[in-house]
Amino acid sequence: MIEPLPPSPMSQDNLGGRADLALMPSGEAPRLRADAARNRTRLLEVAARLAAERGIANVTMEDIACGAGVGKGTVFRRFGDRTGLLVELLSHHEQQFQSSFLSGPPPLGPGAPPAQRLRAFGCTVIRHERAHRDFYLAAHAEPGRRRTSPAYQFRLAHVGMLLREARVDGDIELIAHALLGYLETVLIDDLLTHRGISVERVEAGWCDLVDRFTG
Amino acid sequence: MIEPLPPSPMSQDNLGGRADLALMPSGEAPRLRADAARNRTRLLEVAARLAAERGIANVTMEDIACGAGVGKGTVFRRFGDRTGLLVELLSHHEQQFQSSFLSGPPPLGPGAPPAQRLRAFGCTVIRHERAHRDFYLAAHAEPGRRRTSPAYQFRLAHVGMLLREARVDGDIELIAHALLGYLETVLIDDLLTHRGISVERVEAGWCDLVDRFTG
DNA sequence: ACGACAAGCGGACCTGGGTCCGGTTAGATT
DNA sequence: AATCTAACCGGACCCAGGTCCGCTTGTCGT
Repeated sequence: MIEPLPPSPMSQDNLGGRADLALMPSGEAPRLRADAARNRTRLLEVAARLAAERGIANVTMEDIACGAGVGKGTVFRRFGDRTGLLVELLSHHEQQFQSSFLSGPPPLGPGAPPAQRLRAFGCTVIRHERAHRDFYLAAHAEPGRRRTSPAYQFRLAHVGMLLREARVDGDIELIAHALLGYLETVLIDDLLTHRGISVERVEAGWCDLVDRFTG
Repeated sequence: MIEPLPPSPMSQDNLGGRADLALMPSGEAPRLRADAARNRTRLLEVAARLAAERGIANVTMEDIACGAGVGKGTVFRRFGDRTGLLVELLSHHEQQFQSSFLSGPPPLGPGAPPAQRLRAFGCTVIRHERAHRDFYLAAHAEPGRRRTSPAYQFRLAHVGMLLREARVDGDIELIAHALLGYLETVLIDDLLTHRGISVERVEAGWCDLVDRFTG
């Protein structure tokens, strides 16, 4: 009923680098035509600008299209759907974040003992998603797709690796899912925003959770 | 920007009993006018019937309205929005499930040691949501509302209680959230449906998780 | 019975995401 | 430079969820 859609391109972001989340998805980057690439960039720029000035929730796809001086069809062809656009908007932050725990300084990056890296990972996610709250919330409006996104796969693999390094026994894959469940954007937002739980407490909760496995 | 909406009624279901999920929400049941109650019942019946014959995903609000011989406005006045209707459709199953761990036989109900009840709780949720997959998935299309629903509050309180009974130390509230994170409908569905993990394995994962806290 | 009024009703209408397809164009090939 | 074609473009169009408001009707007090 829902066709796969021609693989969404996601190449070269407005900073010149690759925008896809690397590694995990068997990297496809089918090179856009010059005009298409130009439009893609403008669309992302316009989207970012409008989001900044009135909040992403108050920006329609048509706003973006017409702000970039293109038709609506163009937007959807490029990004597939709203979620796709949001994901690409996030990809810059995502990449930055990813590299910080892949190759950044300890305790987040390599060098520290795995249990400690795991703790740092969670705390960073919590703060990171907090900092870009509306974007993450908007991008996760569609719950089903969340876990198939490269970003999630990536986190899953990373946590799995750290668990293995920490010699945790049990079903690593499921444990990784369980841990990531605690870091779910909407859950954290709920705890922080609606239940009035402090960031410190949420972070402590994460560390406790990690310790139950690595301890 | 979003008004609270006049409190959605949810009273008397088609089996004659109260349909709201009791206890948790400071019980409001503003008694419907006779015609309104009749329409409410018919709407739920029609919705259930259509859902059964073509899958809830292929039933529009208008289908339901016109199948029940009322206007669209009536449907939205009664249930607030699509999610609201879905929730009420689920409420019957939910209630049944709730009473099974509130007052049913052990190990799910009272009588068994808390750790064991907790294990049984998770396994039951997993199977229960599996059995009503499309409904639960449809009802959770809006991720933000999930955790404010009476059903979630209820599970949260129940798990919290069992954790306390089991003398688990730490931040009980957060631990309860973490545990429920593992039982999240969409996560479980993803594991089962897309990642090809067996129900047994998912259940074992739950038991392991519980043991990390109660063990 | 009857009158008043809150509650309910319906369906036209609005909005915004997503699709379609005839016309256009980048850019590779010769 | 001429040509060919796959990719691209635009914006009219469709669909479904959600809102609005003037009209109707159940209910309750007298």
